[in-house]
Amino acid sequence: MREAAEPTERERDPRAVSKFVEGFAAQLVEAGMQRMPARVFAALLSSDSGALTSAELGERLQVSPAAVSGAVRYLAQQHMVSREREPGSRRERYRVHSDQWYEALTNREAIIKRWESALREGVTSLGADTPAGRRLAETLAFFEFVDEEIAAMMERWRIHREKRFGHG
Amino acid sequence: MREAAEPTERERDPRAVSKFVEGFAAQLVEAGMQRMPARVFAALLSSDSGALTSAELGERLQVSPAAVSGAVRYLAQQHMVSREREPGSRRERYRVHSDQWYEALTNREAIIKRWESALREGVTSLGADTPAGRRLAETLAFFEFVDEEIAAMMERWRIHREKRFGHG
DNA sequence: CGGTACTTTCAGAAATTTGTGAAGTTAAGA
DNA sequence: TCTTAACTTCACAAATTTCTGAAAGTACCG
Repeated sequence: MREAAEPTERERDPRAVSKFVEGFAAQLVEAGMQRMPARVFAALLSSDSGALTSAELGERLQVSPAAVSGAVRYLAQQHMVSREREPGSRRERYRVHSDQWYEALTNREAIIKRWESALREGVTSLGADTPAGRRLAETLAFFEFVDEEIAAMMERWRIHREKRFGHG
Repeated sequence: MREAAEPTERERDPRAVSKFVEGFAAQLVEAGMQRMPARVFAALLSSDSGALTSAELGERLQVSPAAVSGAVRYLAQQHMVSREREPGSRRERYRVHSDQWYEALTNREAIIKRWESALREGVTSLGADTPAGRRLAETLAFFEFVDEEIAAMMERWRIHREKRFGHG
């Protein structure tokens, strides 16, 4: 219980941190994310360094190394975290780069592209001249529109952030 | 096999329709939606009238009335479909209004608001002056930015659609 | 080349989610 | 008011997902 404050990374009240982690993760789950990736991601977001090792994550979240491994693999695939090899150690470190995960969140590129392609097939096979075909075509047009708009929006965000937070 | 074409709503090749429904639903599931709501929604999208009864949905998707009921309740809560009482019948009809469901899809309003509020708590409890607190504050700023941008984007979509499809 | 410090994979137990049948509820029409 | 078509709710069985411990794989370091 008795520990001197360290200059580099003395985490604050673990209760408060844990409350945030679980609360935020719950909201992510509600939005469709799997539980463990959500918890890991929230834990990283709420760490001072923005990067934690597998062991640290396991301890904070009270889960096995296997669970951490699975969650991190998922997050890395989604480009929401990146892995770093800690030099001079065989330990790995998982990091949130804010610029990187904003993009990941809004991109969903891959998903939207698959929606678009399913819709395109639908238009063809139901017939572009039928009521149903027209509805699908309009939906497709909507996603195409959104695609472009989101790219432009992210450009504006980068500028906005630069101005407000002074980095990019 | 022998059927005269009806003027009002003769659905085309059920194979093709079903293929679209299952394929598109699968993509929605991938994005985090529950299976049955996804299938019901896809079925409505691919119908000529844009509206089907519970019995029609059950037959097309080969599921029980209970399953349809649950799925439809979910979709209605999300404002992705609306219920209509068929006049002169105790039958109900579920409809996709494209304008309504575009809004529902992009709004996610409620979800983003909850994320924002979880982040706000996090900033407070971790301390706005800590590295973690600053990260959360920036994330919060991002969502606030996105909120506004999406509203503007939808306004532009309405105009775009009006021009291209001539309705609103 | 070991030895070892981590990480990943995998089979299976536990928890959760999903869909069904059947009973319950509601309201249209006689 | 009664009958009955239609929707909803509920308890449970089945399917799926999730997480764990243990075994296997990797690659630093001597």
